[in-house]
Amino acid sequence: MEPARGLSRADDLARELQAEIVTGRIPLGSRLRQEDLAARFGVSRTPVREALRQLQAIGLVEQLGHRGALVRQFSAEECRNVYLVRAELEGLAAERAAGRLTGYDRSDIEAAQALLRTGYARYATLGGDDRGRAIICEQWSQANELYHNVILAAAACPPLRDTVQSLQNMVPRSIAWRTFADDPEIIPRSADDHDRITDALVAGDARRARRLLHTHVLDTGETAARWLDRQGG
Amino acid sequence: MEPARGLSRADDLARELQAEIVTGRIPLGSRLRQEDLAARFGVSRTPVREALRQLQAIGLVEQLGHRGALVRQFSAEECRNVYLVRAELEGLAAERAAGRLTGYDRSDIEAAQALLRTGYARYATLGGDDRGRAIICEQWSQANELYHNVILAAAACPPLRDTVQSLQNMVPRSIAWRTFADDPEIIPRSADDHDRITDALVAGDARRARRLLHTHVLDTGETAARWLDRQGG
DNA sequence: CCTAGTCACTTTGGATCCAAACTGCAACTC
DNA sequence: GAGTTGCAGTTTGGATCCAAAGTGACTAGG
Repeated sequence: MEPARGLSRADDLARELQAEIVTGRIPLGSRLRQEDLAARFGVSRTPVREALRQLQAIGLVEQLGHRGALVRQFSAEECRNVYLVRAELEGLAAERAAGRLTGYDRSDIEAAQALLRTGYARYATLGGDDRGRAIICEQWSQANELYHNVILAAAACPPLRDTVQSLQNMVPRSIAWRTFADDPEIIPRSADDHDRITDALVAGDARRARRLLHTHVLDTGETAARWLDRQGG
Repeated sequence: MEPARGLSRADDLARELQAEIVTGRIPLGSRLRQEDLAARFGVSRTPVREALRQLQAIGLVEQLGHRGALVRQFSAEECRNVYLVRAELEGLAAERAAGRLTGYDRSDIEAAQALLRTGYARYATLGGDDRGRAIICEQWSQANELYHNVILAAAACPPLRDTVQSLQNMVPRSIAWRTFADDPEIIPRSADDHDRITDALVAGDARRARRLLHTHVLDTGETAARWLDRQGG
């Protein structure tokens, strides 16, 4: 564990913890004891506390006075609401991106698109191997995220990108990709969506790109929310 | 300085500092030395550090390793971008609010609206008293914020509200209300906007409410951005 | 048998201490 | 004269220490 470039230990810990929460390695609702984390990362409690403060500030953990910190839970309703906001913002991003696509952006989008397609192909040729399916789903989920982020970058509006990314971090990735694993139908549907969105983007049809990405994100959110409903009920 | 209800000193400090930055009491670009802040608030450096970490996490200050923290600067371009995102989200909020207005919400909106109107009236009867004008502007700005927040609350979507509020906090209030003081024309214009928006909301015309609030926020942002341009140039 | 009070234990919050990193200046070398 | 190296001063980062708050169990009393 090097001291990292330029940043402090607390920043590293915050990133690390955020990643572990968001990927599901640390489950929602867990208690986070400072002492344990300090021991796990081989540091004293001070940087751990500062990291927890950061996570608290972005709403990922809840600090109970003198009683430890909890990883915040995530309900189906909250999921719907988060995706509602994301849909709106990503729609805006698509609109802006369509209007200002550089050649560089275009190749980025197409590369991400290609990644999704090969992921889909690999998925389609897969049998009943659950373990392999889960891995593919996770990879596909990452490619999916990359695709969305490329569009956000092309929109050339840092606050837009940052806002969406903080919303992305509200939804544990584990939920997103478990959703895929649970309901394989959405992978081909999603692939089609992406095809159409890419078309609209490269064609420069801002209005259509916006509408398509909006409903696509909304659909994704609804699927995730239904999965959460089933889990909870 | 009591220990505050339930929360820790660090949380209090974070709120306090955020308020001072956002109201302009601590100017943008200031250096924040932990020792000074600790002395000012009568605590040790530990809670100050944790508070700074929180502000860093939400992007309000920039931590330079071993060289102190800076209150982040704010450019005209960034201002435009933030308001672009806000416009989109507040438009969505208006759309949702129009569709689900309870009687309670309605009276809230009308109360906020009344506050704005009296603020405007007081402003209109004012002479060349700069000091008084500044105070009125600040109050008017607060009423304005209240009005927007009431709509956000009526939209019944916590992530939407939280996201917009974090965007609101990106723009120092001092900029917003100095803008008003600088260009008095926008106060009556803004009052008209609010009238029309309120009309659309209580009439339940979601589409119109959305469009009106969207352009209203965009206008406000553009005015603020132009003020920043003049300051910078 | 149930309830209230107390006491030990756990865990965080705040203060203090020490080490490391960055700054600026001054002196020295080429 | 310009550039570099070293040193003192300042400020943050991390560790440790102590106090306070919350928890849970055990006991005594009704």
